[in-house]
Amino acid sequence: MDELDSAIVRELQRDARQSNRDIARKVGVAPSTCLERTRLLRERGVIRGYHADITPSALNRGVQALVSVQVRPLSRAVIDAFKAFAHGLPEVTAVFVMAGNDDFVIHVSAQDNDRLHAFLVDRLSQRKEIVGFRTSIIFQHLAKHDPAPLPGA
Amino acid sequence: MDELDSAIVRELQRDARQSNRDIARKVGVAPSTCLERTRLLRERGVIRGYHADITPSALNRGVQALVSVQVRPLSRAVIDAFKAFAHGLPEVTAVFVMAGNDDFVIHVSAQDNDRLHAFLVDRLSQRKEIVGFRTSIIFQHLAKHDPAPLPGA
DNA sequence: CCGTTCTGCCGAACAACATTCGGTGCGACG
DNA sequence: CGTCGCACCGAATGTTGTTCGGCAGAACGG
Repeated sequence: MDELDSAIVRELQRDARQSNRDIARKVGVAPSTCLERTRLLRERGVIRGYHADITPSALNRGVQALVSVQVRPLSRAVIDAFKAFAHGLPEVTAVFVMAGNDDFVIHVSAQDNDRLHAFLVDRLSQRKEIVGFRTSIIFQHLAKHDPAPLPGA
Repeated sequence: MDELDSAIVRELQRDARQSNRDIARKVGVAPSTCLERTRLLRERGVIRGYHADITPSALNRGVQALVSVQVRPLSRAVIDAFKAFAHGLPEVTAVFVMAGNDDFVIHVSAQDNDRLHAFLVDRLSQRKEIVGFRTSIIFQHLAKHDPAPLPGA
């Protein structure tokens, strides 16, 4: 993970669909070198994939929420089972396993408030390991797909 | 946004770096048609960009947290200012503007616990509009970059 | 200090690709 | 029934991905 790798990663974070030749030119190496580096980054697991960022409303997901969930008992079996369950639900776009008061935070998106409510009541609250959950609506979601490097790194 | 558009979007969510020809073959149209559709999806803002998904530890971001923040007064000026401030910090990878008890939830990632703590104390808590915040460490973060379509959609 | 080995990079070659554009079929509309 | 407009197609062309042989410099050992 030298400076060249970082530069390639940065470019691919910024725009994953630009040509390998463009990236090579920007980072200052031959296209063949850049391609080999990228292949190795993928192989090493540094690059996990390339994904299009889609407007949620275009996917009929105009309403989003964060749901804090507490489960009991706090055993590995229960945690893994709930994690897998949540991750498998189509309305769920992310699962955070947490330390602190809440055991999970689930990022959920639905077509409208009615369907969000139905999801919470019909799917989530069915699970017997849940001893409590709190839902907070998301007004706005600003994601940083191209984060600036950390100061002291 | 017909069935063909959805299929193209699905493919680009799954793998944004596959060739236009491959996508065209999978969705069953000519490459030129597929390219034109993709161009329009971008132009309409449905596709917001293409980004590489990078392992956080490779970016020196091994520790992640969700920080719930309350600010006062709850005016547009204060909310917009804090939102811009948070979004500009390099440790911040996402900002959620919320309804409910918390006004913001901030997704933060740092190199280690020390730097996370330093960030919270030196950067975040400096802001005078903050009247309270609560930090929860993230043990695990499962994101779904290729969500299954919603049932009733 | 020299020879060997190894590693990473380069540039050329070729197959695959993106992109453009004129043509065509089909449904809508008058 | 004729005409218009729209979406798609396929061929053409310049560009790109990908492979591979070779080369230079570092690392190592004698």
